[in-house]
Amino acid sequence: MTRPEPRSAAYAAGPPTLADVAELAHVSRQTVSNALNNPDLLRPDTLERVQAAIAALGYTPNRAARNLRTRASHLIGMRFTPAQEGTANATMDRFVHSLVEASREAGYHVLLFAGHGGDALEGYDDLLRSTAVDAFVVTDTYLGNPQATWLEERGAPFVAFGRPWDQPEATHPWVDVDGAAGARMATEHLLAAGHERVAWIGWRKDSTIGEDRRSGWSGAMRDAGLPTTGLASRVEDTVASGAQAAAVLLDEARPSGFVCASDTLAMGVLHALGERGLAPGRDVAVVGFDDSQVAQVIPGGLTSVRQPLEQVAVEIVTALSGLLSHPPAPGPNTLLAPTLALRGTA
Amino acid sequence: MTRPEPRSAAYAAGPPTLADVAELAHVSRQTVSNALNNPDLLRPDTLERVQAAIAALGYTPNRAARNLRTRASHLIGMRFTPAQEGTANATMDRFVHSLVEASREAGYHVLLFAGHGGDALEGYDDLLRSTAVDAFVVTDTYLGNPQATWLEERGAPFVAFGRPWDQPEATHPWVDVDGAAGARMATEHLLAAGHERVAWIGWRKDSTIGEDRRSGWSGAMRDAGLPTTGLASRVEDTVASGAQAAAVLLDEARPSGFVCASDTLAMGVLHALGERGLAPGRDVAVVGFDDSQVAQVIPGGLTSVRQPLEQVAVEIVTALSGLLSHPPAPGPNTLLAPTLALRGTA
DNA sequence: AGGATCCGTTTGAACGATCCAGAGCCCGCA
DNA sequence: TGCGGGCTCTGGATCGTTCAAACGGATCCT
Repeated sequence: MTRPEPRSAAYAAGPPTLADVAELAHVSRQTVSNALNNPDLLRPDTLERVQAAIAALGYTPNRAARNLRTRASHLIGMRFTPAQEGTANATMDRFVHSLVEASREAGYHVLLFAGHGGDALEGYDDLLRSTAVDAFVVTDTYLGNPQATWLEERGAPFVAFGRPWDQPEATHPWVDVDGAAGARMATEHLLAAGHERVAWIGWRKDSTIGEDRRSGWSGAMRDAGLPTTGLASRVEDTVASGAQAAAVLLDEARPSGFVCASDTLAMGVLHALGERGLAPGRDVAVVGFDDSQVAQVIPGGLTSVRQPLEQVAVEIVTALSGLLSHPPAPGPNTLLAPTLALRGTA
Repeated sequence: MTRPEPRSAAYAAGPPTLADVAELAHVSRQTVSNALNNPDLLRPDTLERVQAAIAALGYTPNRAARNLRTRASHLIGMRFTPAQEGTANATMDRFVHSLVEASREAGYHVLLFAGHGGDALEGYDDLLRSTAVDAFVVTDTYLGNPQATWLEERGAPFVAFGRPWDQPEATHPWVDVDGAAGARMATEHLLAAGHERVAWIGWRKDSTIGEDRRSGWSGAMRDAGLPTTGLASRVEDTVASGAQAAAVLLDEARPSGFVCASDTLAMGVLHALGERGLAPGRDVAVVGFDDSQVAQVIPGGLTSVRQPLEQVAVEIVTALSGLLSHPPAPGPNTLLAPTLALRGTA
């Protein structure tokens, strides 16, 4: 008698265990385990008997026990950073949902954690060492943040949403959206509509993402043989900054269209236009970036570059599954093309 | 020799375990466990020695093992439903962040799962039976959805964000925001500014939340001795519906102010005003509900009722901690008061 | 002196799953 | 008949932690 009698199902105190199923199906525990994880190892009639027992008891494997034994949690960790108040940055909401959905299909769940103020690495470290998650999705890779480097040094599996701009030595997998292509698409859309003086309002020079998007605008202008001098402005990502930059550009460069690095900045442009009695879309064209709710619901709508976040999530989960398989199979990094959501302002 | 030698730290294959710490500190495993979970059981000098060993090895308890033994995961499950495209509903983002933060302080993490289309209960069931989460936060309690009833029947611990309007028999804990008080605050703000004909645009009658908010408006009007007849409209929660309702009201009831059940509807009102050349805030006042990003960034800004989501999250986690403690200590249900974010439209 | 009580610590078992080695069986082939 | 080999299935060990009970020693009480 090395093991106590499995509880009879009728008097089961807690949820049924694998041993209960085994007893009911007259097989060993291992056979039940195989029925779940390697069904083709069983003879068809045994499999059927086990499955019937599983159904009869309403058995579901205990996650903790499985995690302990397999040293895996089937959880993907992600730091959740909410949109800043007063901006139109709205990628999180859609992306998180897509990630949850894509993870589910791959047998994973998403665990969120907080930045905890100062030390951004603390959350990662805790989860990693307590083996609470199998891998991470790192979303805030802008501005040479240390997460990627740190995780890579530790050998932690992760996939980044965003290219490692500032770390040419980085070799971790990533998925990104081609911001330059998005800005180019927006610019070319305006050029095709007859605009010749298309201005750019983007972020400060230390934002590599901002510079990438800007290059899409300048490239499109150059390819069309149009000048860019005096038509660009680099400011902080706030509505007020966008409005101010637009005001200056309108005075000094007289653009007939604006392409912006964010919907927040585009809202600033709309503000500046409103103050001068200019009608967006008719007098001056405006294109934003991110296709936020703001772009979708303002009267007339704001034309905006839309990131394919659903696809991004799918690619990220695919890459993660590769990383976590045995042996690890790192896939290629993918760069996805955004689309243009056409609305009233362009 | 009942147990194999703990791995020497120098040759440790994986992360250090409790046994490694015990060996280094010359105590038993249980003592290390106590040092972590019940430090006051140890003699100060022993505690110090164990803590030194923990620090020296960089030990963190293995979550899976702890979860298995304690039958708890320290995870809180929540179904993540993204904002609908084309609306200004933006509560999720802020709420999730607050929940993650509040959970962290209580020693919990947040696990997200998806609705998985048709069967909303499936996600709950899986997580519950596999003991993947300790409890749930149920956010979408509108319209008599079955989750609450279902979870209650199963004895699953959960706290709802939202009162069980349609289930008077429900006894589960909940936290909610007083929508009626919010609408009343908005209405009284307009009345104080001299408006006498304040209209309401809300949701269809089957939305109990909508009816609650509406009662705040009608109550404030009644208390001020003002008529409400012909001043209210109930429509779907879309910008177009809001615009159409506003147009009808402007023609037939000539209100000088609008209080809306959502920012989405308020954007519809702004749209209708724009088409008639009326200036929001100067000619006609408008107040929205939820203080979305849209309210924050549109030119001039939209005055809106703001839900104290940070507080809601804290209260929810407090309630959950109570539910999960031994013995369970259900706290009182809490109803929080919203605030009014004053901006250009009122 | 002897017993009860307390404190700090140790010991063995348990949580519920999977890994691993091997046993039993049936088949074919020599 | 004997033997190797594939196919199923079994039993014991194991993952790393906490629970429950027991332990030795000091103190207190009668």
